[in-house]
Amino acid sequence: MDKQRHQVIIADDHPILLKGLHEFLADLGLEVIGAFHNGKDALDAIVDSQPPLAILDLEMPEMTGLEVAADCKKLGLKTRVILLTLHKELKFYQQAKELNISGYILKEFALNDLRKAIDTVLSGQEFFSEKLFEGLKKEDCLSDHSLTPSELKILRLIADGHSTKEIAEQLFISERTVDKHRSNIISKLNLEKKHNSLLIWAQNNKENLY
Amino acid sequence: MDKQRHQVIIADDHPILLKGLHEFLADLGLEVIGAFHNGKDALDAIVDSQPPLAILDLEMPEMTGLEVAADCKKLGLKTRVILLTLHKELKFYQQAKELNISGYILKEFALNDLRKAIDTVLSGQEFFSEKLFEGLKKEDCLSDHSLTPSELKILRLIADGHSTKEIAEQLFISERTVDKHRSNIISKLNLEKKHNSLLIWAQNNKENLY
DNA sequence: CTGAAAATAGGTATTTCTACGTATTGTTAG
DNA sequence: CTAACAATACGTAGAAATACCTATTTTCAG
Repeated sequence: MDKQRHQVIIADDHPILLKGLHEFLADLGLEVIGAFHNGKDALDAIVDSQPPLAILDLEMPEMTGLEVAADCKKLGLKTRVILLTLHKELKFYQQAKELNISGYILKEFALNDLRKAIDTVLSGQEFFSEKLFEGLKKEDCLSDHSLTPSELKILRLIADGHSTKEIAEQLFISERTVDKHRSNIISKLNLEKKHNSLLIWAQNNKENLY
Repeated sequence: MDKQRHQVIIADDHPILLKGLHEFLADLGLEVIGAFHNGKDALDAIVDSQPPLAILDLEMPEMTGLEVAADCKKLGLKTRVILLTLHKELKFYQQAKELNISGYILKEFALNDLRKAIDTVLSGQEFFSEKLFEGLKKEDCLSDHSLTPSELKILRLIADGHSTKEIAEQLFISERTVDKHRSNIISKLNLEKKHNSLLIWAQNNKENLY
């Protein structure tokens, strides 16, 4: 770790976690110039002080970590953002890649991983934990079934509780087409030949659909 | 806070949180004699040292906080257990009440709340945060609709993905009866008059059904 | 360019879910 | 006790989901 006193702003809505993070960063020799329990306050502080690094919880009241990062990018700040999260969900990861997120760490990771991430990001590189990707591959049941884009689109609408008719209207295609897609999806997912099995599956796996 | 050096064992699978908790307890003057990232190790340590207090995460690998508490009770240990959790779900709270859990705190609570909880529990009383109860009342959508026991039973089976026929067979009643119950449930819950609306509702609210 | 895969659309039939009735039997609180 | 409620059961009907077909048009890689 660089011995300079790098400044950092942190935010997490869980006080215990915020304290743990604060202490940990202090141990590493970083100077925590702000610790907040919501995204809005953190953003204000980041805009004021423009520190080289901000470590933010993904899920926070007022503003999420992603939203804060988006605003930082919009404002052209040089502050690098590492996101902390409980979830290794693909959708967040994809959103993160589109913004100026420099790192993405799961809260359950060892402190060592966090230290590595901070080193990497402060040196100007990106850090996306390998475990994060492993997890994605394993948890993304969709990748195994090679659903087509249309099938995936329809699956998401089913997960949102839409009926075949609604889906057809929304996508400007025939109900029969939707039927066919449903049928294909059921085959690919190897679902029971039972009523509503697709709906039930979609409802239970909606988190993995993005 | 009592100035005695009370001993305490802690466990949480999130390292940052574990560190935060450790530091916080140290600040309070407690002696943390063990910090673990899974329930099993924590239980072993509790059995060995029998401290007056253990603060455990509800969700951990190997053993959950509840399971550790259950074993402590089974072994007749005098160690009091405070559970930390992210979730204010009714079922966990109810389980907690049945065991020798002395406290139940949401992780998002202020450190002050945690301090109060520790004081209370170490003085021999129970601490279940008021906010926890508030949350329960509001989140428990079922209590508002006064579903009958049969209706609730059927609703749970629907949430488990069972069809009317399966439910009828399982409960030894006619399909028509199940139909009628479904109909009544839909009325009470004020659901849309749309196909599968009950199924979708049940799938999305299965956590609140116990 | 050509062939494979995907998306589109339709037909027919079955099963399931739901609505909206009625009606009988227990149970239980006032 | 009795009136209200819950649980039970049945009928009819329509909407929706699914299965199992065929068939055309697009798209895209080799």
